[in-house]
Amino acid sequence: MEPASFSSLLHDDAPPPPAPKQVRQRVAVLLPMPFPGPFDYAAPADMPLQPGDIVVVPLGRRQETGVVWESSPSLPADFAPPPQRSVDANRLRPVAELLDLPPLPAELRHFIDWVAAYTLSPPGMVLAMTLRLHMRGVPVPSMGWLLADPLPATLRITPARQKILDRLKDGIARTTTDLASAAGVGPGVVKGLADAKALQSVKLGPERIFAAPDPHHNPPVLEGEQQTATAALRQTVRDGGFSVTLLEGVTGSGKTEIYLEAIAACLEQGKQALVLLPEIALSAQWMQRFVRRFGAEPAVWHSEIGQRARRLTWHSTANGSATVVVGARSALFLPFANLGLIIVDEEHESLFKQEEGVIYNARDMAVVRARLSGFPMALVSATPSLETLANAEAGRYRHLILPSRHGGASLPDTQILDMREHPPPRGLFLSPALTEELSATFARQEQAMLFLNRRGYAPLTLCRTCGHRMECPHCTAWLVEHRAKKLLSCHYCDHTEPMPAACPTCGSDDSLTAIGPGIERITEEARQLFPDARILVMASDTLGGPATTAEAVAKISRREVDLIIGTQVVAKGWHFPHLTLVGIVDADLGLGGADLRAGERTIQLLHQVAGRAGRASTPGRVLLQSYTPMHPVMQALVSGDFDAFMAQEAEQRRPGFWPPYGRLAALIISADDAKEADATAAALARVAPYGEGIQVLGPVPAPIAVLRNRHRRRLLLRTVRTIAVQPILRRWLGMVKPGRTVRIDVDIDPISFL
DNA sequence: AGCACGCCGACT
DNA sequence: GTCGGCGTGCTC
Repeated sequence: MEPASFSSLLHDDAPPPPAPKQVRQRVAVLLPMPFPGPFDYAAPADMPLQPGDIVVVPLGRRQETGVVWESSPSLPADFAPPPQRSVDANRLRPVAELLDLPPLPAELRHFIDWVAAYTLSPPGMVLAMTLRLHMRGVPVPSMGWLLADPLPATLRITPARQKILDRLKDGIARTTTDLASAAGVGPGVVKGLADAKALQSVKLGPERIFAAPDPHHNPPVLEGEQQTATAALRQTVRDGGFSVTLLEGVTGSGKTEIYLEAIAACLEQGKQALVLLPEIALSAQWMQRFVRRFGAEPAVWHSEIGQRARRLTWHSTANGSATVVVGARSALFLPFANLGLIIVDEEHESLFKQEEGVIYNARDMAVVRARLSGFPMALVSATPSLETLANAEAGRYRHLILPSRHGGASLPDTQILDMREHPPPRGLFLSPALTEELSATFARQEQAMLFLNRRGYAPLTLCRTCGHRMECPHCTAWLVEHRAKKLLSCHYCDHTEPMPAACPTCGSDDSLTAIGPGIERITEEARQLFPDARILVMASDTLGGPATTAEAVAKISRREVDLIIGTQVVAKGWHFPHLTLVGIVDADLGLGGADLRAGERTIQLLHQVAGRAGRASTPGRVLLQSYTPMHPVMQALVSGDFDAFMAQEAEQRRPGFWPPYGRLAALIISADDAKEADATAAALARVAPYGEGIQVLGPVPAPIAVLRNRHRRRLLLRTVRTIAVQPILRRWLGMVKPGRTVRIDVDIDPISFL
């Protein structure tokens, strides 16, 4: 959770390791593969190799790209993976090639080792997150064209050729395709000019692709608290050195403007800045703000960018020409040449947690990266996580608070609709009290939003005759009806099946009944109530890509929509100036499970959704439909006293040493066969660690006991803050050999308990 | 992670 | 009699 408190593990001033006996020219090469550590190779005499160099090496009968690694990681012995015995010198194969790429900086290599040790992952798998070149063998820079100097004396000039030549007069090299499309001619014209020796080919560096964001382009006019916070943050960036600042402020308080100034300060220092956002694909509005401030777009990194853009950003990050990168969590592993600032926006978001492969929290690892490299970073949120608040309170993070919305907009007025007093009509889900407010809002020509964090039509389909529930054949989960597609689908795996006409168990016709609402069902209800309202549905499965999302948002801004019905995606920092009413269809959803963070997560989500209302001059209103109106989460949303709620939440966690007052690690044991999973779980339990401040809970079946046909059991290790879980886990896992089909996943600082 | 080698079913 | 299924095992 708070890796910054691991100062004792960082070994800033570790003594140099004893020099190993020199055996020929041995170099360690870390490969992006799940080996326990680097492999040793022989360095050819004519190939000077330094740690960080990106090389091609033979592995078995293929060639792989890897990185020359230090043989001695500067981590404490019990935190680092156990050393491997080195292979005989006569088995060493020579490094095949040294690639013409910037070497990975020592800070990044150290970071990779640190993350591997912290998450108990093979270091190669962490390296893979940096080295994801997605290309066979050598990354070839693309070729571009410049005007030949001198131009051939006898060159036939045609109109098409002239256009090309005009384009190249600025002396900037371009690719064939770029050149042809810019000039509006076919690529053959470029080819013809090249054949006529009128063009010279050059290696096209990516540095020409990214226009540099200009810190002086359009500085904002800031006042009051905004200005104070900006000045403080700018000064922190100028001072340099490691620090964490928590920038807390409600929606509309100007957090983004302020951290853009921190980025400006970073650019003024000639350093690169990284902004981590939970889901970059949905942030067209964020991009507009950035361009308004800096006059150019940042480089973008997320899972859905194309191969070309990915490669370009990677190389531009490595050579320093991309000065600002905005990205999802994996951007943290880009090979920045000169990183000087990280901003983690919406730091409380669970999307920063990667749940597969290397299981890590990008927010926490961002703190580690800043610490290892010695530069400042900022965590930004309207509803900071308890971990972050605890760090701020303990003085480890500086806390900047922006108490008000700027531009005169007031916070929305939040009220609970007690569903026991105002029940919806039978079989429906919107209380009359809410629908009246919706009517009134439409009558005033204002926009409204209904929020329900549940995709599809209904979460459960059951047979009225025999009680059969439609369940996923591969998971312990109900199938969700998607009526528009006439499908039942599992939201935990990719299973879908057509909606059956009759009950598969008893064969009764027309007895399958939808139980509970999903967003489609709310849409149906709203259409019946407000046939004239223009409704827009926003859900991750209906929005498609970033382009359609941007268009949907634009339609809302142009007032072409009266009612937005959405899931979680509507919570993301959108600015909807005409939205004045937000109805939370099921405020209690999410409080059900026995999840450690259920309350915290619910209040963060609902607060964020509520923040969509009333951002311009019109005050907003939020109505929470709840069957538990006295729940502390509901009360806190009404009072707006987020601090008091978090303080209370903290007090509940303190006595049992739950995070942030203790450390957690989950072991997830999964197997094709339930007995195998049980056997390994039991074997682990038999040799569970014990001692003062150490506790093991479980094993228990995971809440989703079967996922993708894998039977899952969980164990939870909990320690007090002063005891690191990694050495304990290493010893523990070393004592048990899982069955051949059994896998044990380690989740340090778990967020999801499914 | 790949990519081999290695032993048991349906085809030219 | 072969082609090929993917189960274990190795790669410096």
